[in-house]
Amino acid sequence: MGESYFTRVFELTSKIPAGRITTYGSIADYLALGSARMVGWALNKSFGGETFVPAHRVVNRKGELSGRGHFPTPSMMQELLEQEGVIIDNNKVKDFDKHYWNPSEELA
DNA sequence: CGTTTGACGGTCC
DNA sequence: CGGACCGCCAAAC
Repeated sequence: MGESYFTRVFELTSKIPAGRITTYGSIADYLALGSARMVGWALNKSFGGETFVPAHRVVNRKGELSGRGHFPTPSMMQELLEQEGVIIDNNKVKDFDKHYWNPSEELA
């Protein structure tokens, strides 16, 4: 079975610790996908999967919850993050660098 | 099969 | 600091 973009993105995203966040670009860079858009594209398919993928822990470079509109409910992404102790202010992650999780440093 | 569209990111102005 | 522009690559049209 060939590993697709989906599999790699799902596995890495699932390794993000609760209460931590990372960016599309960081994932794309770590997996050498060549484009951060591929990460969002793959995560969009994650909802149909059998395994839950914590896609809410992935935000854009500015710390904005740009993917909230793709969740079952727009408020779900923010609620999940707040449940994990991440403060959301105006659709943006507060203390972004404090919660940031870099796969290249902490996982590698 | 050419064009448009993204859950993005970096540069330029 | 923010808006305009381009590069990125796969899918949808």
